[in-house]
Amino acid sequence: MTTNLTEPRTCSVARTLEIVGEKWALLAVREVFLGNRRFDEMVRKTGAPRDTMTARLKTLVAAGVLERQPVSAHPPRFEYRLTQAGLDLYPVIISLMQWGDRYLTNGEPTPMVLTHSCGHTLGAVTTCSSCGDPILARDVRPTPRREKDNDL
Amino acid sequence: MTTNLTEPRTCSVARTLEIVGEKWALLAVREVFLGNRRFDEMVRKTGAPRDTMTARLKTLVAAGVLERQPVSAHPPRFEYRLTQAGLDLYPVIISLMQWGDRYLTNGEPTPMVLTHSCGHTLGAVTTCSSCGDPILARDVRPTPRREKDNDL
DNA sequence: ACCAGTAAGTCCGATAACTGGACGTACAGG
DNA sequence: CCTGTACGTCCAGTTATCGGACTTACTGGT
Repeated sequence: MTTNLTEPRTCSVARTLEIVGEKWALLAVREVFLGNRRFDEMVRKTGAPRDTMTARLKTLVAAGVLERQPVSAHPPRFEYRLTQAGLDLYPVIISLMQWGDRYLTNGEPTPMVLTHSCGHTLGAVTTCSSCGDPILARDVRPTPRREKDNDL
Repeated sequence: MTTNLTEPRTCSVARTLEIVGEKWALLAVREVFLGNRRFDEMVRKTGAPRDTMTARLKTLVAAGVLERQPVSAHPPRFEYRLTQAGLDLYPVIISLMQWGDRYLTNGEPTPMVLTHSCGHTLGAVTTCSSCGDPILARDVRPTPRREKDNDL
């Protein structure tokens, strides 16, 4: 019973996907990054069913990715804003977008251009925080850690 | 009819998620990155229903993310391998993992440690390919592009 | 030859999730 | 009073996912 690297693997990718992996969740987050913080806008820009959008926003708020704030009391109006955790999802959005730009544009121009404050069109490179080099899968060695099984 | 920035927004994030956004898809890819290239292994390590795994692998192969290769003809056995497009999903996996490590570990150690070839534990930073600075959402200005609508 | 085991799926009935649209409520503006 | 907008909820129909049993094709032992 010592080879207990649990069988459905415990993994941060899986945990993250439990929150942002449901349909429409990341598109809602994308819209907030693009400045569309209101329910109806998100519905329109993503194409998600209102019902589903409601459910996703609830999950995202509960998970601490978004905050729901009233912006007007008297026509009761709300905004969804990114928390720090939400802002930290930017690399996820960017890398998904980058991949789509690379492999799914079918020769046509990319649907959206991002301009970085340095003045150039944004290209994202995921780098190692220690050495600064771009991260390639073959340069990374994974070591699963034992579950804290109650072995005193 | 000129304000045609299409209503369900055309977007590379959405396009990418159509391929890798279904349940279990990215976990299957994760397993291949971890070296588990066989059907049964992926089922065991992810916990996905066999049925669903079959469907996901078909989609991923059709999309050019994975390749299904026979590794033995006579007990008929197969391996799923990453194509270049698949390898380029590494930043997506890494950034999802990093977020989970940061926000979903509940004080406990991270379930997996990645060691970079530089000798240090991997921390990923998404940087601008032009200036090298870490990318923050507030430093990026998005410009949607007009659909190629058949004007003129 | 027979039995057990493994790999890679397929098949199935039950449950859960998503879908599109109608509807409700609360207000503003004319 | 009537229209319009924002933010949802509700519902019935469709689709997806679930877990487990089953199939096919072998290998290796006894």
